[in-house]
Amino acid sequence: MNAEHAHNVPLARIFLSAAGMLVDGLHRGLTARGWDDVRHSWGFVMGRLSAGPTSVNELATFLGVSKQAASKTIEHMEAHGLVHVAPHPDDGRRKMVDMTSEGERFLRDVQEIYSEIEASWAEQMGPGDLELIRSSLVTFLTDLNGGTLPPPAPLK
Amino acid sequence: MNAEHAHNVPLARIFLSAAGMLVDGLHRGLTARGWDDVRHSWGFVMGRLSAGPTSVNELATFLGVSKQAASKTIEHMEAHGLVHVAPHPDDGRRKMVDMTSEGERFLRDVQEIYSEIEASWAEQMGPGDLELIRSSLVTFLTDLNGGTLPPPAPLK
DNA sequence: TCGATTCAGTCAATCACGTTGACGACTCAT
DNA sequence: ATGAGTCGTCAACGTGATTGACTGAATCGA
Repeated sequence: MNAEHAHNVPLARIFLSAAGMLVDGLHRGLTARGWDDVRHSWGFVMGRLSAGPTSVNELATFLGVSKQAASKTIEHMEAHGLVHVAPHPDDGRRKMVDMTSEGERFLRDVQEIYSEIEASWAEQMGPGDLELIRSSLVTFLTDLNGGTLPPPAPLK
Repeated sequence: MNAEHAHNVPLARIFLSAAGMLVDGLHRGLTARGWDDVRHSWGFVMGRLSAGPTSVNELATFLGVSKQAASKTIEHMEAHGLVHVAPHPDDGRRKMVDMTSEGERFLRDVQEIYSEIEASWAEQMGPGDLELIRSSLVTFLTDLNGGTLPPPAPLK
């Protein structure tokens, strides 16, 4: 007698549930591979860094948080050996963040785990459906946000 | 030169982006209607209460948090006049939480705002697509979780 | 019926993680 | 050169979660 019918569950709840399952699965996989004490934003940071080095500020807007918060995250990740911070060669104000080789290993693990989870989802949902969801949401959200995918939920 | 292509954006990021947009929209709508100082979990709590009164514990598992955390949320909402707490008639341990009339008004506003947002999303994505996303995700997640929709992202 | 156990909820301490505001270092246009 | 704007940090703080210890109520077995 579960009174929750598909048509009236708010999308926000659905998306948060789905994200929760995925992030949980990721962290289970990471601990299984020996990655301990991993914060949930690290995966997103590494994803961004895979496109090349960035400044603290860019990372902050990418994550949708203040630059102070981003700075702390970087500091934490650096202490764990995943990223490397160096002064920008031409602009003395900036610090450029990029991956260490340990970070690359971490990113590879994250991507593998996500691939496994998403593959099993695709299998159970019908493979076309999941890709439809992904592509239509990405294009819609990117469009809605003016060219870039909006940052992951601030959830104030 | 945005290197983010639809097919390789991890689902977790997409869902969190989407949820963020929705929750942001909700809170903008709420402040526009005079609801101030609203926490993001309140909407979910009211959604649950619309199915009838619940105990603190049930609410905790529904939200995916500890009962202490749920207790504080209830306390906060009660202070804002949205819910009413009464001892369970037959079981002296329990406290039953239900909506006040102010809470019903709040819930109505939440639902209206979500409806507006979702309607505009549906319009832009193609109305069938959004409903497909909703229903396939709900059934899939519910199934995956063993009969109930998993709680909204713990995001530890 | 009584004792042990389990269950609901709270109290207290703590932690994770974000915020704002003030600030110094640097860049850049004028 | 100077004044404005940008990048990142420091410090103080708030919110919302956690864990662990606890109280009181219910339940269950002998």
